[in-house]
Amino acid sequence: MDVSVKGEYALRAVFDLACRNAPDPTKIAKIAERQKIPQKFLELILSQLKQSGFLGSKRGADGGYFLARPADQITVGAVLRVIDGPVRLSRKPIANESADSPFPELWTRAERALSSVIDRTTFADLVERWKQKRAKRVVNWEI
Amino acid sequence: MDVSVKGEYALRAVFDLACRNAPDPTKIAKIAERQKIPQKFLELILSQLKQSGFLGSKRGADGGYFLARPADQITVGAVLRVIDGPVRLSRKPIANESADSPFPELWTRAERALSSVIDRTTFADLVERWKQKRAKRVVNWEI
DNA sequence: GCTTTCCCTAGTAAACTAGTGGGGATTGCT
DNA sequence: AGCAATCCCCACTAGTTTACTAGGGAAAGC
Repeated sequence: MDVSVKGEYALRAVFDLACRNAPDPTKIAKIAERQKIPQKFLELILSQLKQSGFLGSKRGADGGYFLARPADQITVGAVLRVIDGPVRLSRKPIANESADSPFPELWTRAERALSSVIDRTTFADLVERWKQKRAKRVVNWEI
Repeated sequence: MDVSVKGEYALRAVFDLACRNAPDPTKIAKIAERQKIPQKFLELILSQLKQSGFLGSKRGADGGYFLARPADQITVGAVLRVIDGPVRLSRKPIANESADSPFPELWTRAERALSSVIDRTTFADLVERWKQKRAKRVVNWEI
């Protein structure tokens, strides 16, 4: 029922890139270190995120990964889906299943509810909220 | 990400019992047959649902399972949670994890959204909706 | 041409899922 | 009391998935 570790790593990685929205690439090693993700595993994930069009990359020395489009155009839901598969409660119905059951409707309602959160939250939102939280903490510190 | 097969079986089983809300017990074999669930597996599930207080049972010939409380006091969410564990997106944070991240808040929002569907839908609701759907179909048939 | 990076395929230990199997304990019926 | 039907309780397992790791190959920049 939880998102996979892989999914969480993917989100953390994209968030890391969204924070420093520099156009210049960030190395895998740096992201791995900051986010405490096994580097080789992260390579796999970033590559997948690139195939899916979220990230771009550059090789050679001074290479790395970067967001392929602005952070406000990447949603949490979209990232989660390409890494973990469909985000939902219902399972894929097996072929020839007579669906005369009250559950499909329930599942779509649950799915819509979930979607209203994860498909409407972009990484720009996350960065902004996180910065505000940080700011508040600093203020409290100073008092 | 999906509910497990076991979870789905559990829901179907409770729904089956909720439909005929008779006080007299229904045999495992009957439920298994109607819902197309492997009988031995279903035994496991029903036993678990009994431990959790949703069902009661009676043994011997003419034994079987029955709802331990009215269908309008059993929610889909509650059943799912005892069978599949917590219904959520976030995973259990590993010890000593600095949670300075924007995700926990997102997870609780997603969880709330999910909960607003599955914890507010009782099996009485499901039965009622299903009956209405049935009724509609019959009307359309007759036209 | 040499290093630094990304890129790609493959393998793998551990955990989990979806069951199965065998027998024991209760109850109701005759 | 005897018997059959039912729930109850353990243990076992094939197959899949998860969370990695290994080992190299290809391109970019100096």
